[in-house]
Amino acid sequence: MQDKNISQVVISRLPRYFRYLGDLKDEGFERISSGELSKRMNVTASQIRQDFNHFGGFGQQGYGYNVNYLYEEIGKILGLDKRHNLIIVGAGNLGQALANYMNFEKRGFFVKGIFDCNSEIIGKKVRGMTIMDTKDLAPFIKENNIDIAVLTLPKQGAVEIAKTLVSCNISGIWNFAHCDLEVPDSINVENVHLSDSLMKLSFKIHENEN
Amino acid sequence: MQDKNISQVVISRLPRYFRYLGDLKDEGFERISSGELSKRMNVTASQIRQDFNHFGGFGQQGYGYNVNYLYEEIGKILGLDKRHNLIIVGAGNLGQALANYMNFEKRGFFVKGIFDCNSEIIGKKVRGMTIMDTKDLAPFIKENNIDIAVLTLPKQGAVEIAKTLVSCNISGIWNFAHCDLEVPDSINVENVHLSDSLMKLSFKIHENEN
DNA sequence: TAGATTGTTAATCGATTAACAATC
DNA sequence: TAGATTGTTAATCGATTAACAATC
Repeated sequence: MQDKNISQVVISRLPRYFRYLGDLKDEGFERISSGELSKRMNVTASQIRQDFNHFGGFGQQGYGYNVNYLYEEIGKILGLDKRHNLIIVGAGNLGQALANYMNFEKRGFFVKGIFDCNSEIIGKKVRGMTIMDTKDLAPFIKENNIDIAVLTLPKQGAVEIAKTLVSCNISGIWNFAHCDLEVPDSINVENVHLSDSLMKLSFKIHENEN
Repeated sequence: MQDKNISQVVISRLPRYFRYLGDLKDEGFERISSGELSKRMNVTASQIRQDFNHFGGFGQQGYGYNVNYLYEEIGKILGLDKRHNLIIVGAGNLGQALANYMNFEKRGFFVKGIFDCNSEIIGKKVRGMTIMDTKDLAPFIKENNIDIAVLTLPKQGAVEIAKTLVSCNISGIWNFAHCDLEVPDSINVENVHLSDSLMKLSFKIHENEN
């Protein structure tokens, strides 16, 4: 189904397509042309067709794309037909918020455990789960088929924990720590640098000031 | 100091430079060459020099860049020398986490208020602030010189609130809602689509599977 | 069949990298 | 001065857009 080596920039557009197709589905659309979709999404129809064609032909000449089919296929490309078991490492404000934010389950992402290294909060409960000690991370990952670790802790801790995760051969790291992690190529890292994002906003605000 | 129309891709790299320069500063470096920095950051030295030169010459031939000076200058470019007053709209898990996450203050971002439309939580306290009714948003923005609104609410609500914010002529919107906002060009939007990010990670995990 | 719209190739545009003259 | 390294121009690479033949 999938071409080898899809460029990063194409990948980063897929979730947005998925989101718009979900909306179209909810609104009762059965088919959509690249032209109509391009108007909705503010991108060129050319780009839409090019992007979709990286993964094979989803459309039909003279008709366009079937909304349901396209939605399903992009979901599969994104791996949303698979189940993922997550753990959250770092039970601070953000970690707890993500643990409680359970729209992820709808897409197949299940939080199986939450960890912290602070003995004052270890043992407390978050969303029915007892906060565990990060010392016990490695066996938990193996026993519970964890494939994604969410890092919501300070950067010093994150670098440490990343080493453990590498040794556990975790599939993916969703990194909210304010640092870049050095891991082997076989381990996938997706960074969410909130402070970087806020700085970008600040830049834009002041860009046209002087 | 600033060229007109810096490309998005350059802007998005600035916070990362800022982060690395902060680290270098903390480690006691006084100067750094584009070559050394390129090794640390895993980008080409050419790119570093090109990027910095969009904003004028920060370096000196034969010497390199002064770490402190460069750090300060990039901070100014990012608007971090200015004070920003924020409000958080949506006092759910994520909103409360961001309200409590006060590393932002260090960079000049001050949370001045938190709002929600749910009458059950209006009046409760988060980090010493009483949760206010979103109905009272507009006057609060004007009276408190709010320039950034953080949207941490469901998409239906976000679209509504965005209209209000536009009418208040807010400078920036930091949007965590799972939708794109349609606002005039004069209003800067920075999106943080967490579910998009998680989907990208999922894609990478399954990319080389079959 | 005629009209619509895709899939795909070719042209354009922009971003990255390489190279080197300027200069500290 | 000689060495190092920037600032900047030129070459390359990749991504976007335009165009159109294929086809439903």
